[in-house]
This record gives sequence, C-alpha cells and structure tokens, in this order.
Amino acid sequence: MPSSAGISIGYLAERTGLAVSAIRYYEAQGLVEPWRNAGGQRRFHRADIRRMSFIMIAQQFGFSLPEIRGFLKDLPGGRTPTKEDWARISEGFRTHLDQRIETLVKLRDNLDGCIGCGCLSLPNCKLYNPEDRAAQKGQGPRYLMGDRPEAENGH
Amino acid sequence: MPSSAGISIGYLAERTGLAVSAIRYYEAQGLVEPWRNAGGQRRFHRADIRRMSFIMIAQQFGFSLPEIRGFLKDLPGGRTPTKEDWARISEGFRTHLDQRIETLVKLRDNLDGCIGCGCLSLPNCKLYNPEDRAAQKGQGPRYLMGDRPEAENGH
DNA sequence: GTAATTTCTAAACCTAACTTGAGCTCAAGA
DNA sequence: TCTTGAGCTCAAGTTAGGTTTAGAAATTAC
Repeated sequence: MPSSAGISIGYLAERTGLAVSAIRYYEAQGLVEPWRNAGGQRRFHRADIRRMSFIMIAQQFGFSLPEIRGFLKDLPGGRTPTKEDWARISEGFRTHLDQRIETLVKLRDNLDGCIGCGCLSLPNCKLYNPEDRAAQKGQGPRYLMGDRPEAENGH
Repeated sequence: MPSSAGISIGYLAERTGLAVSAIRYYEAQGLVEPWRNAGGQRRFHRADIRRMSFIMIAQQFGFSLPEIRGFLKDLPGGRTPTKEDWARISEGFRTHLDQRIETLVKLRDNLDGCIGCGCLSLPNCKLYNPEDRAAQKGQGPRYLMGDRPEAENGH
C-alpha cells in the first residue's frame, strides 16, 4: 500500500512485475536509490515505477545494467527519464537494435549461401571463417570475438 | 602433430581455434568422444575438426550445447554431419534465426511507435506491457536477445 | 639422455543477473 | 496483544559456457 511518504518495495514489485529481490539487486547496482523509513525499510518514489520500467525496457534492447546506470546518470539531476529524455535515448536504442538485426540477417544470408554446401571445414565457407565469427557478439567463447585469425588451411 | 592414430587435443585446438580447455569441456558435455592412447592422452578423429566447426556454427545460431548434442546424436550412427545432414539441419537453424529476427523487428517497430510518447508507465505502451514481457522469459538470468530455448526451471 | 612442451585430472574461479535461505525485525489487522 | 506477513542483511546458490591453476605424467625435440 502506498503511503503518502513513499512506496514500499513490495508495492513497487507488484506494480512493475519485478521480484523484490531484483529491486534490491538493482539498488545494489546503483540503479535506484531508495531512502529508509524510521524502521529501516526502503521507501521509493512513485516515479521509481517508471524508472523500473525504463530499466526493463532497456534490458530488452540488450543493454547491461551498468550501461543502463549510465543512461540514468547522464540525465540532468539523475532523474527518471521524461518524455523528452526518452525520445533522445531511444535513438541510441534504435541504432543498437538496427545493428543487431543487421548482424542476424547477414548470418542468415550466409546460412542460405551455405545450405547443402557441406563445406564446414573449408576456409572459404563464410560461416566457418574466423573473421566472420569475430564479427558476432553475444555469449560464447571470447577468443572468437576478436582474437587470432591464424593460418587456416582447409584439409 | 597428427599421427596416423588420431590427432591430439592441441592439434585439434589449433585447427579449430578453440581452446584446449573448451574441447575438454565439450567432451564433458558429451559433444565429442575421443579415445585414449597408451599414455592416457586423448586422441581425436580428423573428422572431429569438422565436428567442432559444426558446434561453433550452431552456437552462432543461438543453440545451447545440449541442443547441439541433440543434433549430433540424432545423426544416424552418431557421425559428424555430412553434406546432406547439414542441409537438413540448417532448415532448423533457418527457422530459429527467422524467429529471432522477427522478434527484434517487432521490438524495433514498437520502439518506433513509442519514441517520444513518454508513455513508459502507461498500460497501453507495447514496450511496457507486461503481457509482452511475459512472452519472453520468466525468471532467472534473462537472456534478452531473442529467446534462449531450453533450461527453464521454476523457482 | 635430457630438456622442453604437451597433456592429464580435479577443483576452483569467472561473469551476469538474479534467487534462495537463515535468522531476525518491523508493521498492520483482529 | 498476538499473530501473521512483509522487510531486513548477508552469504551462498544458480545457469551457461567456459578458463585457470597446480602438480604430476607423457611425449616430443634436440
């Protein structure tokens, strides 16, 4: 229940769909700064509902929590994004998203070019080529992402 | 150096760009089954170079190691994919990829619709909508870019 | 025949984004 | 007032996909 002096962590969780533990984790990561009431319990601004939403949306776009913290800190006064802030920030999202889509489409095109070629071990296969592999981002071994191309010879 | 009786883990690593530790890890995950020489060292088939390449490519398409193990097991005789197998399997890749691209494009469209609307806290915002969020992943670490199939466990 | 390199195992460690548990306190309703 | 539920802290666990480390044994190079 929202009292006049800020909202509880449970209420914030209920309104955003986040787990209570996640909100506490976000606080630990510096994404939100609740104050404490007399009994030591966290109290949040109502605006933090929107702040949490912003975090969740930014996550959908693939931003890490540190990056999101950066967005939130860059806002004058460290406030939760307003309509204008949001418009500005979404340009960045858009670019990020476009890049990711482009990467996947390229990957798909390579796949189409390779279906049935059976060339997985050949140096001219674009899927196998380390240069192309280095271009991808995401989880996976780090040495695929920018390390040694090395002399590859098909066998 | 490849002897006539199979290749060493170091040579396999060199030929694929994988770390030796990664190959041992794949063995532990049941993705490859080397035998041992008299001294207890692993020996691999030459064909495992191709097998490793297959694993790396499948990873690029977002498949988890258990899924990839499934692909490799489904092959008659448990062999490394041939040209024909590869053609068959890539259909699955293609579908998976298409889905991921579609998801991202939808996200982008929603973003375009929302730029400047400042509606982050409103229930009719598609980016904010809990239904849409629920459509992706429940709890645990969220693998946000596209769905990561598999390994969904309750709390 | 040495020396150098590779490989072996097992366990610990790593990152990200959280969740779970233990043990305790605070707040609210009957 | 009692009781239940919500909240607190801190540490440890989880998942995926590995890497690092340490000490010993095998293999290769000279």
